[in-house]
Amino acid sequence: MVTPIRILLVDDHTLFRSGIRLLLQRNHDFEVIGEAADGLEGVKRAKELKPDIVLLDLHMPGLSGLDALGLILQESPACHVVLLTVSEDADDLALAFKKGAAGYLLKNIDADYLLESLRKVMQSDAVISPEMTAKLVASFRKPEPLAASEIKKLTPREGEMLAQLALGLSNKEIARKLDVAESTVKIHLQSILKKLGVNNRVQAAIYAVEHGLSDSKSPQ
Amino acid sequence: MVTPIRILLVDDHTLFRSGIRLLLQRNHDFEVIGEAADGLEGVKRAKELKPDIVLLDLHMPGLSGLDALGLILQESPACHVVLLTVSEDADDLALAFKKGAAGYLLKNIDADYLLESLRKVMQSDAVISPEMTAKLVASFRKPEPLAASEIKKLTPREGEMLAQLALGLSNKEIARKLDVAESTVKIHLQSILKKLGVNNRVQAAIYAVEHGLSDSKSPQ
DNA sequence: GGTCACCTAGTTCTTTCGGACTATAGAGGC
DNA sequence: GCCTCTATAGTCCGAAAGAACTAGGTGACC
Repeated sequence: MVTPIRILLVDDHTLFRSGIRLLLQRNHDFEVIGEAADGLEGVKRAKELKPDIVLLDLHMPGLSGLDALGLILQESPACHVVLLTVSEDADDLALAFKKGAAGYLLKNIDADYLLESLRKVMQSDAVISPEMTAKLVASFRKPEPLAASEIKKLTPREGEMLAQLALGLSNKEIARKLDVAESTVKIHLQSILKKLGVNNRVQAAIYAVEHGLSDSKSPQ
Repeated sequence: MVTPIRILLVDDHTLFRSGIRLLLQRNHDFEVIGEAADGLEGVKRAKELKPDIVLLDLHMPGLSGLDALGLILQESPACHVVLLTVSEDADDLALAFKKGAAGYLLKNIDADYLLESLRKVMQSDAVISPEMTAKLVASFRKPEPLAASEIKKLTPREGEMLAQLALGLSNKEIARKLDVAESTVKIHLQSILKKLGVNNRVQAAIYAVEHGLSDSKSPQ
């Protein structure tokens, strides 16, 4: 018999933990080696037990799942932490992965999917609930449409000016680079500030960077 | 019988197109209504045929898949475009979704997975090959380490100042907000400029935004 | 032919930045 | 005790930014 995958359950709902435990125990390649009812206890037990996978709820009393996630990985970097939650919030998902989660599963998945996902996680694959994939993708799309719909109000010349500004150039430098008078640059920039609804060049530059106008990064 | 899902195949490999066509035709809820051997032809045919789904290769002679993707969606926004490619490049994937792709599948998926994915796409779900999910997740993780290692050179107070600057506040506003004299703000900012190796506040603000110091977005 | 949007350029004025100084005070290391 | 680092605050000055004007030269559209 192969070594079973050792799992720690962290969830404040006792009944839910029991269900998952039964579900996992039915398959002999999984072994639930411990449970915890809140984040703090989860961190402690993870440190003691060194499980292969921690199944972690997001919303718990006391230490939240996201905070626990960070602490667990700090203590045991080799551990795979999979969020198992009802939260369909894309921000939760993004934060979870930023903090190093190995997976983000919704509690409405079916049993087979859970088992399959846990096996994948052990192969260092990342797993995401299908429903969440769409949200994740949406977070990719967000930046663009805004950029397209908002920045397009700018005239071509204003766009060039803003791009230079977003490189951190002064008015004089922009003027030299685009071969116009400094006063011309100032006129364009004033128009840009007005159109973007910002108060100063710093905010305009931030706007440009956040909306993907920074030619500096993407070489093409 | 239900209306079949109408599909356009765009791929420069004739044999591959034939195989996919056979595969899809075996199921009567799919109908391949056209084929194209390069991006430009794909755009043209998509415009004529108005398919439900365009299965699009990434690497093609002439107009690339990514370019074709943009043009197709420009003409027919209702169309679902699914990339079907060998490219495991995370940048390709990110770009594809930025440009509005509905899915990104690798050519090594099995037939059932393809069929299932196409059905999902028609329900406006996004689909991603399991292998690519890990890469996608990795792109989430990247930003952090840089921020931690580089910005930590700043003292805590300098960090606060920079955060305010990255909101686009003037020295006077920062002074009011942090309850210090404007001259104090200027001293800190000078130190920040020196440490970050930048010439002015605009560049410092851009640096902060690009390295994830913008408290503006994450409310918590 | 007139209107409009855009790009250009100038002047004038006030405010803000940015740099160079000086200086005090507390924390922590040696 | 002495030194360094950090945070605080002040003055002074020149450069840069930004706001408010006027105004000429395009090209597109009707």
